[in-house]
Amino acid sequence: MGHSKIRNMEEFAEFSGVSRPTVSKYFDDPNSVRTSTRARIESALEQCDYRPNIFAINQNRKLTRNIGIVVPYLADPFFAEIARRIENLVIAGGYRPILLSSHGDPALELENLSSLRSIKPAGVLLAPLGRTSDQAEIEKFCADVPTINFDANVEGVGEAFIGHNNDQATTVMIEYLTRSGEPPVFFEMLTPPNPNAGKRRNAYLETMSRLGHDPQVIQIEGEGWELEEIGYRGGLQVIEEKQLSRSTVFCSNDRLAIGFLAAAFEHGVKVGIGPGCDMRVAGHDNHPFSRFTCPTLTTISHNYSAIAQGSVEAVMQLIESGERGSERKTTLFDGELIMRASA
Amino acid sequence: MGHSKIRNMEEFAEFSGVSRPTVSKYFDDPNSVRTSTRARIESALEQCDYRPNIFAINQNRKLTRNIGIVVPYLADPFFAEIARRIENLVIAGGYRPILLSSHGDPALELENLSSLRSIKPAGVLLAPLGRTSDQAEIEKFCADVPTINFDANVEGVGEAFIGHNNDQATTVMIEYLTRSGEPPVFFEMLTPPNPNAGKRRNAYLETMSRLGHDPQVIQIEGEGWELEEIGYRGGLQVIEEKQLSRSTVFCSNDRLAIGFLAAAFEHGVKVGIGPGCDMRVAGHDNHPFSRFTCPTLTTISHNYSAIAQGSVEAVMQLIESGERGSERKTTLFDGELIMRASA
DNA sequence: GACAAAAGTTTACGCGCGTAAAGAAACTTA
DNA sequence: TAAGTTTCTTTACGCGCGTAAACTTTTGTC
Repeated sequence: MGHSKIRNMEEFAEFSGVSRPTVSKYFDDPNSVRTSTRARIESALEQCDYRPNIFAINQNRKLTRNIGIVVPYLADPFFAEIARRIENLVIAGGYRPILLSSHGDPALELENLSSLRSIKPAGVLLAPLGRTSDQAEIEKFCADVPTINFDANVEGVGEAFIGHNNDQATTVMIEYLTRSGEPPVFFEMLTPPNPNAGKRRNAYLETMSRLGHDPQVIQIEGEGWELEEIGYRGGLQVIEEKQLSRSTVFCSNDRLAIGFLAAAFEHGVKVGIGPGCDMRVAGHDNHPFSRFTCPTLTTISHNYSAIAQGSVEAVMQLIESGERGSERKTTLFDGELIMRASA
Repeated sequence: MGHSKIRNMEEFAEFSGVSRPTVSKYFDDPNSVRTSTRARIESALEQCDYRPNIFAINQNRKLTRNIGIVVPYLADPFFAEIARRIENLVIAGGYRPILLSSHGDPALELENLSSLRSIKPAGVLLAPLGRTSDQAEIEKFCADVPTINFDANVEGVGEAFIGHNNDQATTVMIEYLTRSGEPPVFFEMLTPPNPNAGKRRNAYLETMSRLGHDPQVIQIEGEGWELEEIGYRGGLQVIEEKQLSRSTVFCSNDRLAIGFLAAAFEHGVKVGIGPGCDMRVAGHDNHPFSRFTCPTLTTISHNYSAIAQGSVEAVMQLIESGERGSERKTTLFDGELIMRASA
């Protein structure tokens, strides 16, 4: 009930019949007080929805319970999905997630880190832009704030890296495509915004060489994060100019593949694995929309849940142990082949 | 330069040779101090990157410069896109955006508002879940915090509503479909998560009646925000059971349409406006991916920029005027027909 | 029932800043 | 140059909470 407005912890302590330091202790950790006093506090809480002032808390605590999450481009459903999972795990771990998107802009990425710094976060989960990031500034940040690097590995950033095993995933896909038909041509951006692209290209070249096939890499020009658009334009060009040495295409990521599929469709090129198909197209990432493309997209999934959980566990361990500066560990989770209709 | 570490405003004031209250005034508004002292402060700032403690600031200021943004489901690229635009405008207006997603969960929606309340935001931009929201609790929040309602209009929520003109948009699409072929069947969810759906259905029924055509509404069962999946399952059912009285389908939103297209593709039903096509499919929203479906999706676009700008301007005016409780205004922006290949 | 350990109370200080009041200093205008 | 205005300095208090210290009460154990 309204029960006269409680303005601060002092008044709430009086109302609940418990001393203020004990109430403070309770809010820091409800298990740190005796069961009986916990019950008194919680019964008082039900009568007068008081919540401690978060600014006052954070001003005085050495360690806030904020965990910053920075992703390069939130309008990309891939990052939205991974961010969603991370947020939930952070909340479950008793921390407060603060999600920031760099919107593809290196300046905003630094601005986000600067914002986070002034919030004194206990830890930060950073998926950097990659190639365009101001690496020196990011490293300065990481020196001050316990940071875990995820998704895009930038050497020297963060205390550890958790991400997707691009080598394994790329190899699996190439082997699948080869066994089920023929080895693929690799389709990517010339200047990809994300560092995973480079790993995938190298893995493609190595695996093709190992299997004894000639590689072909097609690199499309284009800047920024409008990947479907870039894939679409590239697809048009590839088809019109008949650049493919084989009729199986392995796109560096699903968003490029989605654009490629649109281009193929527009040109009446029938994509799929069945009889009567002109071309096979595969992607990489298991993008949330890849189940609904026409045809549905054969791709390789990140182990979303393992990456999210691994990242959150890593940052929490970093926070709770207080260890810093030990050797930077890299943890990679294998991808899983998702066989659908397109290849 | 490092110049010994400045720990607080006191030390920075001493370092810059200006008194602390004046420094405080400067950080509140750099224009409120004389040009010469402003220069002294800023030259000192360059030598020792000091930034006031944000918690201490917000604890003491009556009005923080935070603006909360709450969207129902950030993994939906539509909301990611509108959130991105709003964030940029908020930053440009000199405020700090705090973006929260309810992840489709009414409990989390309340939790988000509760988090925001403890952050004492100057204002909040709220796109509510709608049907599943706890409206009474939301209204309590709005009574305490200056709130603007956007995207999904829930009567009584916020000081004003800014959104999309569903009536006009629906009418435009029906008229286009009718002139270019035949009037559409309406395809939607039986229990849609978003209140815009109801407006669209009503607009469909009214317009069909006005034009003298028999309406047909197909309602698919399903809960939650996996709209492509629901549209896909509904599409399969509609096609297999031949439920359509006409061969033109107007989906309540683009995500359902994307699922529907996948179902049609799977059944070999050729969707498009050209000769030899079996069916036309249109959507609503101009979802970021609707340009890349196969075929590309004919749809109606929200006026994204106007809605984002209108919302941000409204909340800023609310903040700066301090006016509350005046009549709740509703501002609707017309949609724009986007003619593509699917209808 | 005695006694150590655990948990609570009381008291007090400090975090970094906003802000008010009173007076000093710097500008503006004539 | 004098008067009025603006801006700055000095001083002081308070925001809401974390936390330390010293002391008192409750709890669990034998």
